[in-house]
Amino acid sequence: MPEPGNPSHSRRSTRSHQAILQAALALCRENGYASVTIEGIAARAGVGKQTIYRWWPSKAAVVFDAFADVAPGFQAPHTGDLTADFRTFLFKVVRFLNDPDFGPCIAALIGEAQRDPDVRSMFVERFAESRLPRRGSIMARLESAQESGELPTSLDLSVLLEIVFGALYHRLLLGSGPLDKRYARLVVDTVLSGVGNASE
Amino acid sequence: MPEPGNPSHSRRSTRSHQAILQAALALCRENGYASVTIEGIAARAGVGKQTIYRWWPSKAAVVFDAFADVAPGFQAPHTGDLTADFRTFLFKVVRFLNDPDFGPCIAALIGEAQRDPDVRSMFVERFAESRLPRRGSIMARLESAQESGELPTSLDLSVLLEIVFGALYHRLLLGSGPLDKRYARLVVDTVLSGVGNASE
Amino acid sequence: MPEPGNPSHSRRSTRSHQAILQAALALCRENGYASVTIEGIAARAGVGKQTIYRWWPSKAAVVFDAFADVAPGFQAPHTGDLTADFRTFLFKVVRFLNDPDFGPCIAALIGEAQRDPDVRSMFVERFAESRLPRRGSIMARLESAQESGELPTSLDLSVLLEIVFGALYHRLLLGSGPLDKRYARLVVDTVLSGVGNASE
Amino acid sequence: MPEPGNPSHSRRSTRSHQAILQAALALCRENGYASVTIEGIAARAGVGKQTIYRWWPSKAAVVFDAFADVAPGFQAPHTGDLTADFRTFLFKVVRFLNDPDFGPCIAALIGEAQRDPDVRSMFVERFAESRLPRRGSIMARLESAQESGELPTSLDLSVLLEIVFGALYHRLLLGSGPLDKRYARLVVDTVLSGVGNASE
DNA sequence: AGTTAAGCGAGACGGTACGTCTCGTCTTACC
DNA sequence: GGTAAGACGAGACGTACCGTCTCGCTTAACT
Repeated sequence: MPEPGNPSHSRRSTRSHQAILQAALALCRENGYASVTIEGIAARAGVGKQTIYRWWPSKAAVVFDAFADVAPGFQAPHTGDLTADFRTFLFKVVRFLNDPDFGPCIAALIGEAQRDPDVRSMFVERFAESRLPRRGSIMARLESAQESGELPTSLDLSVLLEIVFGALYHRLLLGSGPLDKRYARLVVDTVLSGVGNASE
Repeated sequence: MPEPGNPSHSRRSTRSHQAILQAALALCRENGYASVTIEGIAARAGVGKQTIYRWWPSKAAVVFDAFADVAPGFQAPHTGDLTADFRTFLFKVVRFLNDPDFGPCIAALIGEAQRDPDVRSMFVERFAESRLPRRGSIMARLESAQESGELPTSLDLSVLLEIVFGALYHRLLLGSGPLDKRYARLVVDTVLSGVGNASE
Repeated sequence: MPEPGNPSHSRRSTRSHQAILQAALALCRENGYASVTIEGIAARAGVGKQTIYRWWPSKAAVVFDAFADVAPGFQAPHTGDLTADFRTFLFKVVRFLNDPDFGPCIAALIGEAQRDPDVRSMFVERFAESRLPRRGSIMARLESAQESGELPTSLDLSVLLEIVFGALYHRLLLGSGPLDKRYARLVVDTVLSGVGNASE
Repeated sequence: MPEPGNPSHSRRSTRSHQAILQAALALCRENGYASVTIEGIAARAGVGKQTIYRWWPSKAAVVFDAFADVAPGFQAPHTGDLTADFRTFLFKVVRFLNDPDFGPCIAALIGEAQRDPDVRSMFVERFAESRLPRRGSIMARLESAQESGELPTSLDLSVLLEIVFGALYHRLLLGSGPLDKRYARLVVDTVLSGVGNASE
């Protein structure tokens, strides 16, 4: 959407663009995503509604952009101990998801993705993709593990991440239990070592 | 909410009650949860809006009730082979989540749960709880596995199910890949045996 | 529109109805018809917009109703002197059209009638019709004049009134000169006696 | 507004000027004045909106200019019979007002004049003034009638024309009856000879 | 069997936000 | 420097639903 350098967007007002993203983010944090409205964003940003509709297809797209601007990526360490490195990475993710500025917003966007297919693909393509910087660092660590023989080369690493993040999202979305370090450790250990003992 | 036998509800009209649930279900399946409205349900059911508001706190509660009426539970087999039994169970779940009459509706309810805390707790308590019939059968199979030594007794089975269902929900909610038997098998195998080989 | 006794309107809220008409009238007088908006009326009346759209087809219809509620009718005297009686009647009309609470509003409604055919027919049927009370009194006087021989029975009295009121409207709408007693007298005299002298 | 020869306008693009007037006229005739917009004119004329705003104060001014360019004036004959000459003149006016290319447009401009005082004065000064060419010919005929004694010299001819045109406008604006030759004849005869017979 | 109070259908009500439209101004790039 | 193009702030439009409320009507339970 906002593609810097794209000449077809050269007339776009930077001031309005930034004001809209900041307003969206602020409103989302203050009262929760559900209470964010296009009218509210426009009013807060001192901008006409049309200016928002001109550049974004939906409320979710605005919030997502605002959010993508500020959401950090995480570095996965490489100490040589895959399990430890994975745990360290997941602790960061869990801390992020527990941050009241981010967790509820992510949950809400996944919720919105159920109403609007565009949001769904936006979320996957720009946030949850293993190729993207966000998951890129842990992916690199896992690929390195495949090279070093810590993980089988036949393994689909994307699936591995889906299982791990799916477990975190289960608690984020449903509140079925605390989303803490202990849980993160359990998830990593389960995925890497398995829970069965008979068949090993 | 609708508690048969509760004398305070004795005057409740069965006809309206049923008509509302059926209308809600039908509308949800025809145009998707997002386009369901209380007004629409009332019109379709030939019922006053107040009658809905009298007995349900929200749109989601109506749809959830309608949905709970018809959603099947699944039996987990007990052949002695835990991995095989778990796979069999998960195949059924995957088939259910792929059913256009159920999958999108569940996804939408999880989405709605992000807007309405009541829906979130309703979903957990009446659908995703491991004590409930829905997950009860696989829980029983897992407990039996603990008794037989196939699984360590220290294991928190609820967490195990959260990881497994979280993996399925990741694809259900985000469409990050096909929600098929192959994926289900990968999830079961990963959770039971783990993917690491160096540290074992 | 508001037809007292009509059972199909029995649910209509009298309070809202009155509040809307009063708000419309007040706004029209304060800032002129052009600046009246449905939103403004709704806000001023403490009423939902839908309540206005439910009962009136357009802004003009609301203002017209509000206006019709308060616009007075005029009695034409019957002294036996037709010219004098006609003049007296027209003096009242001129005073009415000069009233800042009425004249500009009538002019605006005639203006609106050029944009909306419904307003045009509403204006004619409910305001300018010779059968209506508003023009009824002078019509009765003219008919009496026909019976007494003061006016030829072949005369189309409606046309007569169109000429007279057309002359007044010319000044009301275009401001082509003062809309005063002197002008009213000239109009009456011209219509009754004519301006030519050669052919008489 | 567009004053040829005015040096301050020397940079004005003739091509744009003409295109704007033609576009305004065409749009007005195609869909009616109410649906004409500055944006529409600009798009149709292949012109920037600013170019219109630079040279005209309002939509009405553009349309009026476009309209004044093409509206014909009428010659009043001079046969010696005032009544006949007046009738002939008015027949032409009535035919003009019934022309779908002109009548509705004039009605709309009078309507617009009720919203915008500038339009009102523009209409009077450039269209309905008795000194202007438009009414000049009949004025000359009436003045000649005063000289020949057909009309009293004390008569205010402007008022006479206001009565006559007011009668026509009454039907044009309100549709209170057919705007035809019969009506025109009645108006002329009434104004010249009067309708009363007793008091004469 | 008649009374009475609830649940019921219907839908008007005060609101909020929607997404669209048009306004008149402002900005940019071209010629 | 005037122009075509069109983004911008503003704000009304008419619609859709919300959740509340008041109507009479129906109906079951309790005199």
